[in-house]
Amino acid sequence: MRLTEKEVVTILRQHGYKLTWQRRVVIRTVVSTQDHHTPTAIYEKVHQDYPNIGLVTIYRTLEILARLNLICELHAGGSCHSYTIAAPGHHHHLICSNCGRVVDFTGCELEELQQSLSKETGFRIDGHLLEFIGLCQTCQKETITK
Amino acid sequence: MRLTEKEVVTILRQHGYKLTWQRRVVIRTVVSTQDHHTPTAIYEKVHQDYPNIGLVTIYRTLEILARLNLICELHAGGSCHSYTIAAPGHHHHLICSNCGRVVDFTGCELEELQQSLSKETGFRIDGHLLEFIGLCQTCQKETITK
DNA sequence: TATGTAAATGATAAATTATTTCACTTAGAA
DNA sequence: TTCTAAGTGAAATAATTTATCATTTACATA
Repeated sequence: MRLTEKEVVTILRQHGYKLTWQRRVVIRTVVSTQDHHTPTAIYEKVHQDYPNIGLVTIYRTLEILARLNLICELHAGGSCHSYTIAAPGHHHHLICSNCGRVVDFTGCELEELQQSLSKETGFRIDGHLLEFIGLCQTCQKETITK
Repeated sequence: MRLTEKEVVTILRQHGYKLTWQRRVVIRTVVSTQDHHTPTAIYEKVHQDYPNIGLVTIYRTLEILARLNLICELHAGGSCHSYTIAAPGHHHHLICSNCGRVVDFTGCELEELQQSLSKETGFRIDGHLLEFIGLCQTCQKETITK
């Protein structure tokens, strides 16, 4: 399961960050869909209801949330400053290239590969980035009917 | 093995693109190291020897090379418009987060995972992005001695 | 509940990064 | 050598991201 607004807020405060309405609104937006969001997209969405919010605040909030691993940065498909709400634990993403919907999955089992890579190259491997890209069921149907 | 300057040039021409000295210089720069390069980094490097070259040309050339899969875009570590010379066939990258050195590897064996994911989610999966990030041997030593 | 203070915000400016336009140049085929 | 479509650089513009700073606010403490 993905983190809820409440959980994100709690963790944010546990780390000593203040809870402003601006931060709450950004969190709510990211949590509200399974899609990924760029800073500008969030700004435009939020700005409709809260015209006083500044774009800079969106950037700053996303930066904090990303640092605390409460949101995840995506790369395959769309902008590279594109975030989705996180799920606890080690996981990866399956992304729809058409609608931007993101599905989490676990169990990548790359430890063996990582070990042999490390042995062969001498690298100290600290992490990996794994994303699948494709078309979700809905978008497959839409593509067919077009 | 990675593509050579000659191979890249040949494929470029096979696709009907003209070979300008600007393109050759960009290709040469990307091929010359195992690192990844941003458009600006290439521009600054190239501009020393060829002050007449325009930054736009770098962007355009990189775009073409990427479309022809002659160079690969990287995401983990550094800018997201960051490219390294390609190796033929399906492969992935192991990136040093300190010096930017890139090592290719094959054999990710994600087909099984991809199939089960596709079955569970109904996605039609078209591809994946896999990168390992870590420290190469040289940078490990440097970090220790500091 | 009122108050003090560090943290956070928005406005502004500025720096970076990326794209568009267009007149001029050039690679390469004939 | 000539011709022409493709490519280039300069400049303007757009988009994205970061820095600065006076003002505002969350929230701990009294």
